[in-house]
Amino acid sequence: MEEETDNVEMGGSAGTSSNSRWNPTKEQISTLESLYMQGIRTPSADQIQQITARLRAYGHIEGKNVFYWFQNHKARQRQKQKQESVAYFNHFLHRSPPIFSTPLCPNVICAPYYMPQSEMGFYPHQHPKVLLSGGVCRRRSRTDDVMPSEKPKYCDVPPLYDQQGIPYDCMSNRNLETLPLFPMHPTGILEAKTIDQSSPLSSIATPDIDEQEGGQLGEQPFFDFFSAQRSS
Amino acid sequence: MEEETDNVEMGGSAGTSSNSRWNPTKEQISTLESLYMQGIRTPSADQIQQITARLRAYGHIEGKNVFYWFQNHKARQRQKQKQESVAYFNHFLHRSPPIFSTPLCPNVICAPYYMPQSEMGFYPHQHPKVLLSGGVCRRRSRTDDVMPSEKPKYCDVPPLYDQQGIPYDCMSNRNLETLPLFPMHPTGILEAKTIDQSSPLSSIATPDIDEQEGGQLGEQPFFDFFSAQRSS
DNA sequence: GCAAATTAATGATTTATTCAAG
DNA sequence: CTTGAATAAATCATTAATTTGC
Repeated sequence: MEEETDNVEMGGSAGTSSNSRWNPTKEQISTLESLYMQGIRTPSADQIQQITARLRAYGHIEGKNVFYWFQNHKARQRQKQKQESVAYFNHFLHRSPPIFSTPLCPNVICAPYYMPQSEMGFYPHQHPKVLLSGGVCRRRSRTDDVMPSEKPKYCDVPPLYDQQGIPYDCMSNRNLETLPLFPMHPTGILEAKTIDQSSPLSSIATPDIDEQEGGQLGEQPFFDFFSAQRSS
Repeated sequence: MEEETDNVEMGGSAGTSSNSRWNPTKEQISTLESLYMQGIRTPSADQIQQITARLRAYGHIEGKNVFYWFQNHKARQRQKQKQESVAYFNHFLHRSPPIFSTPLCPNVICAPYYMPQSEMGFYPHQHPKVLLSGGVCRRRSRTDDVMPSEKPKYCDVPPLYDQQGIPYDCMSNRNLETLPLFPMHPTGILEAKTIDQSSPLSSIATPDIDEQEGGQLGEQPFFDFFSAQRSS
């Protein structure tokens, strides 16, 4: 694989033109992996900001890259484990060939090597999953946290759209910006966009940790991210 | 459902405390439905901004609300159709009872009433889907949307995090109590655990984050293996 | 050795599910 | 029981690895 010769610079999309997708540098990746190992799975908006800021030292990077990275890494790690555990079982219970190698009933529609599919505890080392008396397996109800639980919802994840002033590259020919949805005004490309909450920056503070799934402490109420004024 | 007296003011979450979830006003909903009918399904970031701005006239609303609305509406509209078409088939081909009502082979593991599941045209009234010569069914390549398509990629969707300088700290009762992700100084909170694969950065100190998924990260699960530094 | 042709990874989006407020 | 919100799973698409023919 990649030989990594030195480079501490050319790495990600930073060095290059900037177009196209983010290409993480080695440092960025190792930092992210380190955080992942420390337990971070679904970083809150604040965490993402911090991480992003930190990683920016190694090359161009945006919050969404961090977000996606965790999203993908978590999912792929999970599937890797799942498949590994399947292999494990396979090897254990039978011989090497795949389970159900011979269909018992050839004319019936079966899911191929079907494995719990969605959930139903199949991540041996993962959460035990709460097993209800009826045998039903319920997944961690989002609010019930592993810890005593302090905040009902750590809810981070506000999706995209908002991007206030996000510069997203988009160097792409953007001029025409979406046609007028509400052609009331002559057009002008609307300049409203003033949302901008203007935070004094005041430090990156709020490092909060993380949370999530099993997490715990995520305090983050609910705020809507970028939206200007949050309410309450 | 909600009775909504005419309000043009108290409507959504605007009037109320502001806390909790967005509660669209009648005007907002009809506008959204109208847009949906016009073909909008996954509005771009710009479109969301515009729509949001427009709907703001009827009450508090944020970009994410618009985003989620389209997400949910699209999904639910689709499932409604799907189930309708299933009913249609059912009624047509056989009698009324559900398909596969009697398992042909009781001892075999079958996917329950498995329906195309992922894709393969099953939304009769939706887009026709481009049918390639080979009979392969390609789904709307993400770029081609409802409209004639003007942009190769309107690249909207940047997820949350971005929020550049957003100051949400706000009134949250707790002033940042979240600990730093990248503590510069020893926090005292758990010092061991320095997994830190010695990547170049080293500086990051290991905050303790959490863990989650399995609940306890105390013991590193398992992936530990592959994750560290892969390759290279 | 090197560049076109393949294949493996993985960044970015979209769709499906789930949870819970009202 | 409807539906706003959030997360997970499935996909798509682009980049880096590898392989292959010369």
